[in-house]
Amino acid sequence: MEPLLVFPDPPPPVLSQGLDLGGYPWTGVGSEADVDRLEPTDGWPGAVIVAVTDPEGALALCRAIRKGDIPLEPVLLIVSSEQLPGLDLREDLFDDFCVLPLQAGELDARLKHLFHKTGRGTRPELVEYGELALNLETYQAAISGKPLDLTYMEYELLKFLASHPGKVFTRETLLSRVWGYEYYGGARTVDVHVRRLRAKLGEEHAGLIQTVRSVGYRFGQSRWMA
Amino acid sequence: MEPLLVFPDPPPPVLSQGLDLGGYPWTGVGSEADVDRLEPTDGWPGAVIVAVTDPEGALALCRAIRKGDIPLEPVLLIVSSEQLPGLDLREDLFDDFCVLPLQAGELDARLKHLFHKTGRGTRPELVEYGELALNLETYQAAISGKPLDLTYMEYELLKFLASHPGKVFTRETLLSRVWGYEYYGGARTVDVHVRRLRAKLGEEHAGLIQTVRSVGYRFGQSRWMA
DNA sequence: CCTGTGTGTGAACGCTTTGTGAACGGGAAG
DNA sequence: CTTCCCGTTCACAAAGCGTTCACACACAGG
Repeated sequence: MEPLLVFPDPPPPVLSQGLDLGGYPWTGVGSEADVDRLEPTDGWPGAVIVAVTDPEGALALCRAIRKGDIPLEPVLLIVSSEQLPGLDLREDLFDDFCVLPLQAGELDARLKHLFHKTGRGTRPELVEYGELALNLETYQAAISGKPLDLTYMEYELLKFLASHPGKVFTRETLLSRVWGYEYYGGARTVDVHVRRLRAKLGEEHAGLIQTVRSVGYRFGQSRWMA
Repeated sequence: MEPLLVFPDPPPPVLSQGLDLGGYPWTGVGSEADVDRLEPTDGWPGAVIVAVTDPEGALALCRAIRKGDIPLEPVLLIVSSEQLPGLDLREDLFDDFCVLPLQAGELDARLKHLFHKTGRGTRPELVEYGELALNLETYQAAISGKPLDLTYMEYELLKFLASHPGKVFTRETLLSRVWGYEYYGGARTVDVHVRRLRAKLGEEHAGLIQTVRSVGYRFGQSRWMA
């Protein structure tokens, strides 16, 4: 088995001990540069990222992993109890998390569970909404069974919107969460991408992306009418 | 939000306390028969199953849920530390798990994470008054279950009024708190927006916004009347 | 009943926001 | 280096909607 990516380098003793006890090989990385430099030939099978000592660096690494072309599926985040409330808006950045102090066997159990879910036996990760389906592994999109030829940014924007059906996002929010946190550019960029998305979705499904005047855009109908 | 399915009935105090603290409604079930009998009209939004006191029953319930036609997506299992090794071969039966003793906030964080992954997102922020409901995330409004097509300013005005039921606001106060503190314009603007709101609310609910002569407007019933 | 103040109503104006077409420029592939 | 692709930006057109005005009506006091 290829070694797991572990951040930071060196990781806290509890983590290295837990990984060693479970028989997981691992490689510590201290920076984003290391991720590429130390990457195994078959790619990283997963990552365990500790956000306690260096939260900023940890989240930055998560973002880099998720935005990069590395299909690094299972990301396990290690946080302290005080950091739990701050996870709300960063759900996209990890697949599972552990709270310190670690329980005996919990790390092993969570890694097993993660590998089981992302293993070959299970279905590929999909984002679906009605007729629309996005395959997160192959970067393919399809609607009504017909494949859509989307560019990278179009795909990322649609993925984000379709992951939060019904919710309205301002252009600024979309720029920061789809384009990147440090992005600074014209808000009209979003408009143009939305236009192209609507065009590629076809007249029939163009209404999936609705504009909320003076606010931003919304994908699909909200399902709160209960 | 529909109540979560919780097993067993009654659940351990730590669980009920944690759910109540997080604001999650829940229904305790003691048997598989209860699952059907107590199911909400819209189905169960998720399940929290404690496997400590009755492991057999808990796993049987998981199997029943997963085999049944109920698309009960997020299943959170609560186990004791000793039960961790036994989870290996039952990965399909749950989506996530917690190890006792529960950390403060961990239950809430895991439920949020699960709901996020399964697309339902966290409980939407609502402003409600009687038949009226405003969804702050989707910028949608509905009354008696029927959606209202409000413009931005209409929505903002209604949101402000409905957030302070029974209280009377002068036009100047509304202008400064809804339109903005530096706003300078005619006070009659408020009248026109109130008129349009009343029209869109329909004849039946137009009385929700009452005019207090020589003062301003009030939403809902005065607090004096019992 | 008469009068004045305050509010409801309809329509028109004009600004702001968004849709649209096209061009620019950087980066990757050949 | 050349070429193509695609993300970004700009300028213009179109639509939406907030604001204002003029007038009609309701209510209270004398």
